[in-house]
Amino acid sequence: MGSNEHKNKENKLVAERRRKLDELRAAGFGFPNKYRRSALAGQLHQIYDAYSNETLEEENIEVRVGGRLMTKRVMGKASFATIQDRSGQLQLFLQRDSLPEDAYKQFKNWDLGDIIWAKGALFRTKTGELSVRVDEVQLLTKSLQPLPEKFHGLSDQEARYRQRYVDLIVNQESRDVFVRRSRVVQFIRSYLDAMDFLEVETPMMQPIPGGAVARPFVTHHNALDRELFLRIAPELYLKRLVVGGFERVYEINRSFRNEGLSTRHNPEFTMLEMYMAYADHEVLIELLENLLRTLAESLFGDAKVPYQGGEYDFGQPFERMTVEESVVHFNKDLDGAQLRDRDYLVGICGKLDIKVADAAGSGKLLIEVFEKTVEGRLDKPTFITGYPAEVSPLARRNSADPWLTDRFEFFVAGRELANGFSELNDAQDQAERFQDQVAQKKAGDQEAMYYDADYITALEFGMPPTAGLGVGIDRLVMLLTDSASIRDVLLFPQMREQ
RNA sequence: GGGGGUAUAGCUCAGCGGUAGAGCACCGGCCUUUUAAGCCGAUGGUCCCAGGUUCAAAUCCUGGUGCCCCCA
Repeated sequence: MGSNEHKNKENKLVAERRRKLDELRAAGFGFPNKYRRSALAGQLHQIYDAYSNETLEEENIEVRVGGRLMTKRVMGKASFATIQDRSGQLQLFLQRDSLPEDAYKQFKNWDLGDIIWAKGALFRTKTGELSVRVDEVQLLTKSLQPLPEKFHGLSDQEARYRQRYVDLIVNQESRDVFVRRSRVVQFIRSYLDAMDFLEVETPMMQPIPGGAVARPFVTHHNALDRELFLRIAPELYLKRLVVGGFERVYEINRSFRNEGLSTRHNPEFTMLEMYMAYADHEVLIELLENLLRTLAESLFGDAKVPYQGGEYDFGQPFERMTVEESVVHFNKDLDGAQLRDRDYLVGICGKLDIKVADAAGSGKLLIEVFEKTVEGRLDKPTFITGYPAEVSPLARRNSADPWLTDRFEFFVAGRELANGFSELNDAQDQAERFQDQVAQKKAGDQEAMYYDADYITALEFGMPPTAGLGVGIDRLVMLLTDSASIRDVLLFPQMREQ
């Protein structure tokens, strides 16, 4: 924060802690790093919470623990303190007469937030709490900044995002979210690894941004003296790898889109993208449904996901509808037979207050109507299929109905979580679709795709029939952690300059 | 982009025209099984920023900024 200097100058709490550190230094304190731990708080509770005090006293279990000093209750010549390590919290009991000369006096001078180390035997207090009867104690790191209040923690949203380290220190719920996020990603990795998928990393800095319809961030490489784009998707590189013979690949990593900030959008976000040769979109629909079901089971047991007051049952077979079916379903007055008629759709868009671009064909308009009237109402886990080719420039056309592609999206709680399709592996068709996109771009659509000649060359070498799937990991984690905002599942969400 | 909410001590918040408050934290004192420990005492503020109204503005008005929520 730019105001740190100003604040520190005025903040007597920080000044007081600096004064204490100066005194410690003068007495030889040097941020010692030789103290080791023999146990973690959580482990000790797990093992010894079942032990009676008598058993604990008999066995005389000596532990060395370390962590951040979170509470301190000084009662004259004896004190209780709580330390927090990565696994949880543990109470320490310190008595003046059981500690080396002056150690107790020093302890009384330490502050909440200091990192300390202690050694002693486990016992249980009168009220039954597992504790360490400390016989040796050491300050490891002096904390200069005061922690938020112990009872309410840090509840100011802005501070929680801007100073996530403080949020993580004091808010268990926040730690839980990010632990769960890690578990979700771990689950997905092991699921795909077990199916012989290969995890790969492809360029984030791309000469031609592709694989999605979005505005990219632009940067400049000095030595090459050329413009580069932060990727909006890894798609085209992953499919190059399928051409290369890696028949099952996936990547879980960041993409970047130059869009606004909202509770559902962060400029950098994490996607899973996977490609599976000798498969089609139906295979991936099945794979995704099973993946999400087993993931939900692993987290909730019964696969019922609680979210924002509702409950989403991932145990039941997911709903399925085509785009056209869903538009009619949620707009009973519309004529399903005319949903590919541009003039008809222009009329509908007028009523719905949707702007119609000159270059937009019926497929584009149909999707606009879908997004406006259907998406938000797809509450239960639902696959939507039958997306128009016009809005799916990388997807394979449906053999029986070439106006459509073999594409699906997955929705739950009114939000799109995943997008997949049978990949277009006809190099000539792909070249034409790129040309259409370039025409759209020229017509003013800044989000339209570029022509990627090398990708076409790759396809010309021949890509096996392949299906691909992208899953928004942040949104998935939002759902699985009951988080209302994407910022709650990003450790360091993008914020405006203060 | 539009609308609503919010911004006061390090933290959590009250105050809503008339001398800036509480709890926690911090500082001093007491206290050898506490756990939001307790008791006594003290310190701590650019009331987000800039204008305006008024004898008087944290409070009312206008504009701006950050954050939160809703809508496009």
